[in-house]
Amino acid sequence: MVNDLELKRKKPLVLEVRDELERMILGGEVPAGERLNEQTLAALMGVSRAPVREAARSLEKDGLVTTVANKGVYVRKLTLDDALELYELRAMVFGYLCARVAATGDDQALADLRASLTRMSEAAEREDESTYFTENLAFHDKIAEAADSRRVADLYISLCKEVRLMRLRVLSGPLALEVSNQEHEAIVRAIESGDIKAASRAGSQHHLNGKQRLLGTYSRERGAQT
Amino acid sequence: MVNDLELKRKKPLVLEVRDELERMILGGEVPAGERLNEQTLAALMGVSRAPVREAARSLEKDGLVTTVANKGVYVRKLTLDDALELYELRAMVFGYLCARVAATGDDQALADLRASLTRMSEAAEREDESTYFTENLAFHDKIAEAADSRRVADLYISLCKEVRLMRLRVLSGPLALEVSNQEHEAIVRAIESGDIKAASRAGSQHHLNGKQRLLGTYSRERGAQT
DNA sequence: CAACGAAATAATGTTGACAATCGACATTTA
DNA sequence: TAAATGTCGATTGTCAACATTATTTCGTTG
Repeated sequence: MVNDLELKRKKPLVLEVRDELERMILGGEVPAGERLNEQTLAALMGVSRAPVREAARSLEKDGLVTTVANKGVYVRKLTLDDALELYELRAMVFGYLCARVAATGDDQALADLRASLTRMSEAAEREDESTYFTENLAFHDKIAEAADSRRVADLYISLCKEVRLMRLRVLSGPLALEVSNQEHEAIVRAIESGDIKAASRAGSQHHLNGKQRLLGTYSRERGAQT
Repeated sequence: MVNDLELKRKKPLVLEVRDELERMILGGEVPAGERLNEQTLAALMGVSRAPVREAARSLEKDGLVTTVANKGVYVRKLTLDDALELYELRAMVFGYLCARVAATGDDQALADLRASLTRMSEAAEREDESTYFTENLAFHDKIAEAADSRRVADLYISLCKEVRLMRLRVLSGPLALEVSNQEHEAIVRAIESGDIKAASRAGSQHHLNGKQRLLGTYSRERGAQT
């Protein structure tokens, strides 16, 4: 009973289309820089062009596509510099969110974070990168929600999606998972202790480290190629 | 001569509508929380509902309105807490932008900033709040552009518009203008000297001070009322 | 008289058709 | 031959009509 999305839909149509497009983009089915043809997509999903247009505008809000007047919408293509900036911006915003959770977080949210931490730890143990990847996203979302700041949380989630446009796996290998989760551990500890500054630092540092890992990946690739 | 926008328009229609709506909202013609009726606005501007809808989505992207499914779009209403968060977020982002300008800014941009600074100083001298207000917006925009980071600049400009939703004049009285411009001076000096950390601090502090001024305004009002 | 419910109303959501615009290719001309 | 111009095809932009959803109103009923 998950989706009879043709027959009887409960969600607004534009959301269905939006989610489908987002899945196609983040899943890599449509390459970066590709143009999204409105009526082709409309025909493909069996709806009119209007919902497709609206969905595209929604995706533009999240930075996944860019619109050019009278030409169409294109899947956003990120340069390395773009990605590095996104990492820094994300670091700032995430630091802010962690600080807020440390200042105001309730026990239920903290318990959820702990549980998520455990699941990631287990996944890292099993070297189950797929599960770790999913749980990692959920962990960061939880913090965003727990910060009780809709506006900033939405921004952060949006930034995370943008980064995923690059489709690179900086988290690979058992060691990377372990290191990443140690940073998560540090974040939760700082939050639990109510140390606002430490939480901000830990959250910020987590993404700054990710930036370094990204740089490392690239220089390694360049080194291997040349 | 207000609108020949029927006969010859050079800009895309949706942009005309967007700018008009933005003007109405930021100008306070439509109160916060008010619902924007699509066909009323469409009739008012002599266009169809489609451009109005798109314009509304564009405004949503900038956080000026919120859309509720099957109910319509509403002018965003900011609580004091929302505004305070926006000030902090803006402080972070602006600090980042200032740091980037300090690191990479070209001479032309710096000269423009200096010129803007002079104009604000003169406006402050004349106690011309209106001119100062306009030039102040331009000054911040210049820094955003000079940072050479489209994504973050857009975010910052968007945040500034959001703050203007509150329609409060924290900058009033000759002293306030003077103090504000001293902070601008500090920012430009830090940028000119190429001191990245100082530029970040000065830019960030500028908006954090604004936050304090906002708090002062509110507590004063509360004090006067009670 | 209050409360519930159904019809009427008004708004947004969706659709298909038409118009405006852009890029590419063909045609003309110097 | 090459530059400029005109035409064509494809795609987005815009429009008016229809469908669906939410709200309001009013009548019925306990």
